[in-house]
Amino acid sequence: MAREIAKAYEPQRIEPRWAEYWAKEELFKAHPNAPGPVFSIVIPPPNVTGSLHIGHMLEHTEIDILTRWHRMRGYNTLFLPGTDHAGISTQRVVVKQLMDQGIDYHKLGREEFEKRVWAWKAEAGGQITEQMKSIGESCDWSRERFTLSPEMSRVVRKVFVQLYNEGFIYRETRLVNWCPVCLTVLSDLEVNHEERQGHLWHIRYPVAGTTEYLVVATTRPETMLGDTAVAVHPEDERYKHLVGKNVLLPLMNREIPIIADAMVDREFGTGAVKITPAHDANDFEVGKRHGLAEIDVMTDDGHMSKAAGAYAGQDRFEARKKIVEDLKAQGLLEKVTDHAHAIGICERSKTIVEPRISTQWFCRMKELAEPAIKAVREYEPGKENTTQIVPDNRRQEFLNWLDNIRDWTISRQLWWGHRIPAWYCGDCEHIVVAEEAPAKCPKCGSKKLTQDPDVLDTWFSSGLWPFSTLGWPEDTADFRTYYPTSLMITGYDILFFWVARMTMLGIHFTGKVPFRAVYLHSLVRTGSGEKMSKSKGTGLDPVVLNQQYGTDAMRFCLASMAAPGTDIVLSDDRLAGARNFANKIWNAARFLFMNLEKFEQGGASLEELASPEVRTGAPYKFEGSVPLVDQWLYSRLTITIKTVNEALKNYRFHEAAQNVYQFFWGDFCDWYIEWVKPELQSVDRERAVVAWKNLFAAFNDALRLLHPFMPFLTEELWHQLPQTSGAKSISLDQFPEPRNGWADGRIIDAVNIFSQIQDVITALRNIRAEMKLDPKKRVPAEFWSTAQLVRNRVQAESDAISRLAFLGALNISPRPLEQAGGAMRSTAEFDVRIAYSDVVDLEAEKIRLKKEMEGLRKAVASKESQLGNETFRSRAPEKIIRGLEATLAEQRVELQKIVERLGQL
RNA sequence: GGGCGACUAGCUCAGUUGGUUAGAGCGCUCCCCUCACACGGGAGAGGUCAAAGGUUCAAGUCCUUUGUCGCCCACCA
Repeated sequence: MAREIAKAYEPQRIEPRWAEYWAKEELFKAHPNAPGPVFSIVIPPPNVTGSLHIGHMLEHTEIDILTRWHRMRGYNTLFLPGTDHAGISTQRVVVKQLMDQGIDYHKLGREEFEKRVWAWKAEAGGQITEQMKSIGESCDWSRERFTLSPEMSRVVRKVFVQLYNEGFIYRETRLVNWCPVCLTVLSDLEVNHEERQGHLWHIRYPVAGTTEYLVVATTRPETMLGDTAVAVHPEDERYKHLVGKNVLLPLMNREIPIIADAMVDREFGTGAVKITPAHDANDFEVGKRHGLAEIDVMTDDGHMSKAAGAYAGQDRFEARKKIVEDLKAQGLLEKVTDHAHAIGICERSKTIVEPRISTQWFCRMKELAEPAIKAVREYEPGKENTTQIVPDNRRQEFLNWLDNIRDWTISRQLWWGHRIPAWYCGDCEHIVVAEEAPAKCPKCGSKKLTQDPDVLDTWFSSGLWPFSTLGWPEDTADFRTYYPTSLMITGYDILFFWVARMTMLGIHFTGKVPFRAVYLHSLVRTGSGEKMSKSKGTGLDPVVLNQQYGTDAMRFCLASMAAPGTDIVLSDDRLAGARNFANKIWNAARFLFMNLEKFEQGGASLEELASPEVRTGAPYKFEGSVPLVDQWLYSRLTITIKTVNEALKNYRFHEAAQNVYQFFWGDFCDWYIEWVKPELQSVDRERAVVAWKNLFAAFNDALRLLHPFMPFLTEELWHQLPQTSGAKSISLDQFPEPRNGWADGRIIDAVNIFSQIQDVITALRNIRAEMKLDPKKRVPAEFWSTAQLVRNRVQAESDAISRLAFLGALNISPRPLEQAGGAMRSTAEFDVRIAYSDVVDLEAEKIRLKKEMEGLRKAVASKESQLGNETFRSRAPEKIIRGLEATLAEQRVELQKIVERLGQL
């Protein structure tokens, strides 16, 4: 069995094959009736027109790690993929594209436009899913969903109609957030508030029939054209005499009343407020209270309307300038002051949002929020129908938002989306809300019905995602088995947009929480701390990085930094580190294969290695006992497996990844492989077989342990090793289990004893390095310890010690030989010395020892004083006191040794 | 205006319920291309845990204040 293996890991050569294999073989197809506990997760559907960005990469890596981990542990696993039609974003993209071709989408007409978007979807919509396949996400592609498919549409209509009939959904005219670029209403969440440096213009309004002025202050002078009153506080002495009189609205020459309203803040500005009910939320309320007219002075695209008189047709900001100039010319501008204030910005177009009066569809939320609040607030592990939110501070945010929830504006003036299932009768003005288009008006029988032109907010359909994708409202096997889903992993930036809505709608329609847990992952930031963004050019393209470093390296890198609650800063250094790790694994495998060949040439059968025992048993014994190094490695493996399981359970990806890294590189490669090398070559056949079996079994475990993090590399190597599981893929093989036969005490002993041997070797290497000995020069060394047990251990491992510390001979004794000089190292339990006095730099040695002595003196002194403290002795736990005493005793011995040594020098 | 988070080695970050001399990766210094790997091996240096108080036998860890930075929410013209 000759193996051709490249010296360095080349992910580009490995990945495409397995990506294709996984997607084609339907290895990850879910079977609702399969045995085992259930793990189900639906993907946060990325925008259908989008491409994979770094945030997806992190999110999908986390999802895929947990999915593969559960699958390998025997769970009935579903990872459902899909995409979102993303109303505004997609429409904007296509509109812009048409514009570039010189086409005005309005002229195209709705039907044709929709066709164009579907065509664009057909062309570009596959990109992100193709990318997901190419990076090997272990989804069930047979269950892929799209939020605007006919099936999803039926669900949306059913939900809308029910909410309408239940009185949650209603239609109303009120002041809404309007984007003059997107030409649609926006929900509160789609408006971001930004602090901007603006001005406060103080304008004189002449009081009718007097020579007096009433000065009002405003940040948006252009809205004055729509003023229908000026308000002052009812108890404001300055203005009491004016209430009931009129002012003459400058520029418009219209008389408007001076009214009194308690909403006015006497301290702010001049204490007199212009009231523009059609353009300000507060004013709208005041207008309602006082029965004022609402004059809309703007058009839907941000220009001044006919109602703006002479300013009609001007852009809103042009008009502002012009109005200020005109006021100034007329001597009506008293002053202008600087004023910082928050303004609403459209999340998509980044333009300034206009408050505007409009008739829209809304959804009453208060009542829907209550069960969601309960489900999250009352979460306890294992408690039915509650949802855990991780990290915990997000849970507080979530609850605060729901506690103060306001009605949701669900209609959008777009063409791309779920059309609102409401029809208006042309004869009697009756509104019909129904799942299917009605033939005639149920009230007057008229056939002149027209459907509402608007569509629903994108988040309305994605809010149904966890159950609409599983076949609801039908009682499907998928729905029964996989709902509620086990987990939702998404970004905290859509906690309110999406997670909150899913929770509310899920509970309302299915009676159950849509997911048992929500893990809100970090954002990936640039080196300077900004959120990575393609539009700003600060984003890293994961596709490019995957090419450059390998998908496994990218995944591992992200995982090793993905801690709950902290954002991630990705760097080339870090990615290179992960790539190096992949290379390390690859080369460890090369080493194994090389030896495997020798092993086979020696006449051994693969069956010997591929026995089931390899997969599940304790390490193989040699001459009736397990070698120390094997005991140690399997102990470390067991500890690592336990730690990884615990870490992944708590979304501590970084901890899991770092432990795996440390085990594989630090323990398995640096120590174990180096240690067993000679045994693998041993002429003693039994010895070689045992060494090989243990090496193989440990490596096999390590591969499976690594697989959720680095699927490609591990799949490739797994297929090259003799296998016994019969699985078609490592991803369907078992995740390694802690070896239960090993009591904790035994594991601790193995680790402690071995680490003492490691200390001996490190001490000897340290001496060599400091003495600048030729690395190829074998030198004699001396080891002494008063403890028989320690001497025996070192004696037992003296071959390995000599080899790894490059010794010529190792003399083990209870006390030092009189005549030997050279450099030495001491611990409380043993001393080692390399007798090579001619190259010892005595001064350097003295400095090192003095430094060490200082450190120890401090440590000893602080422990002595602490142990001498009666309060400490009476209050501290026994365990702590014992530990302290033991360490103190050791340090005293070490200190003593150093003092003596210094005396000799 | 409310609320939240961060501040630990030159850099990027771990450090779960307070407990013995605070860790990792990268970078840095020295040695080594030893037949798996120079994307490597070995040995090191490097931190008064942002500042000041407090609680405690014991504080990187808990409390208060301050500073710097970041985020979320919010209809004061």
